[in-house]
Amino acid sequence: MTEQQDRRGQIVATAAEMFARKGVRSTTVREIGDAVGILSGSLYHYFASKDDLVEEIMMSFLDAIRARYTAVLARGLSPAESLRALVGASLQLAVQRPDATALYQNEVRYLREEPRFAKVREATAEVQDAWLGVIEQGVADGSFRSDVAPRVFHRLIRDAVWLSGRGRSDIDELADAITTIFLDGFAARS
Amino acid sequence: MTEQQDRRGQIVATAAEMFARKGVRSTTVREIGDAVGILSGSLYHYFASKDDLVEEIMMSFLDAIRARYTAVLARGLSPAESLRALVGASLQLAVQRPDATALYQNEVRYLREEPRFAKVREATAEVQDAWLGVIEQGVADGSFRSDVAPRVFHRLIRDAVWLSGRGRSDIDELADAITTIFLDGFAARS
DNA sequence: GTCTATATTGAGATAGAC
DNA sequence: GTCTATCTCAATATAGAC
Repeated sequence: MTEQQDRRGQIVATAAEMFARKGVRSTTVREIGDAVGILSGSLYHYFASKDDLVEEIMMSFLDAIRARYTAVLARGLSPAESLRALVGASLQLAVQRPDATALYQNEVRYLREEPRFAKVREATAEVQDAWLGVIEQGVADGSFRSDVAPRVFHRLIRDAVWLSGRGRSDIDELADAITTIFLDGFAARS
Repeated sequence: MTEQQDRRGQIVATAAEMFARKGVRSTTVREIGDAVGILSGSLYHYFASKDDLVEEIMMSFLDAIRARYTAVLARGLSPAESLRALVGASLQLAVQRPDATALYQNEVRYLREEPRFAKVREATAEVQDAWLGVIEQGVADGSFRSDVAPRVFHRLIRDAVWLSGRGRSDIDELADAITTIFLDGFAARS
């Protein structure tokens, strides 16, 4: 399944790994070609530009996030349960697709720079709204604190999820750690 | 003090702002020269290379962090109090020097890539040890949970501090939010 | 200390043969 | 579908006049 893939898929996978590790700008099309075993010019048989390659990787990742989040929200859980489910869904994805996850985390600036990535920005806004909706719901029904702004809490837990998910395999443990800390705190109970 | 600065200082400040906003690689020496009002070649009268400029910004920031953390640790507070003090000290710095803070956060990859930034890596390791020491102490004396690994907790709170500090002015409120959430959790008390 | 002018390198991308 | 060969542009950096 991961072996024997067609060349196009091989290019996408290789590029994703390199982009994640060294950054988009620091990864040249020549290096991608070398890693795949063809010359850089041949890449343009599959992709019209380096940016197209980046966008394809990002959008397939964002589509996967949106699908998972939609499924979570459709379950109609309580805010705390939804939050935990969003954390779990995100971490699963982070483990399944560590390259795209790192890319997503690292390249926000690069993606915001270029006006051509409007689709990516739009999708990230949707993803953010999923989190914010759940948080605001919890504040409204009294299960979450009202003395910490939802936007602030969202940023904290979002960064925690995507940053710590990278490269780990014990997702359940990590999902527990994050929900425990963010909901109950790190201080020992008295 | 910030007006009337000498040209060298002006270059450093301008470059820091641009590096923070657009990233190091995406900021050209020509753009820096333009922003300062001289030609790019003239920058080399002050700095031997673009990387030297980056390193100077980073190291002065890291030196400031180390000084603050050392002062915090010297006070001999309890782990929870020390943690709160580290959060506060970091956020103060993040507000005072938002550009260097963003640079520090965003360019870890760039800095790790280039072998010439060994000094930067060394300093960041020291900074990390300050956090880890406090956390481990708290776990050891029972004031912090032992079911979440110190390394994991460190990453979560470190990212929260540096990422959320950017560009804000209400540091005390934010320091409260972060210590509240990380120590007591976001869930409402029953 | 800043400019003019340019060297040098490296990048993304293309044309056309095979 | 891949290669050879090359274009074009942009970036860092340098040399030397003023």
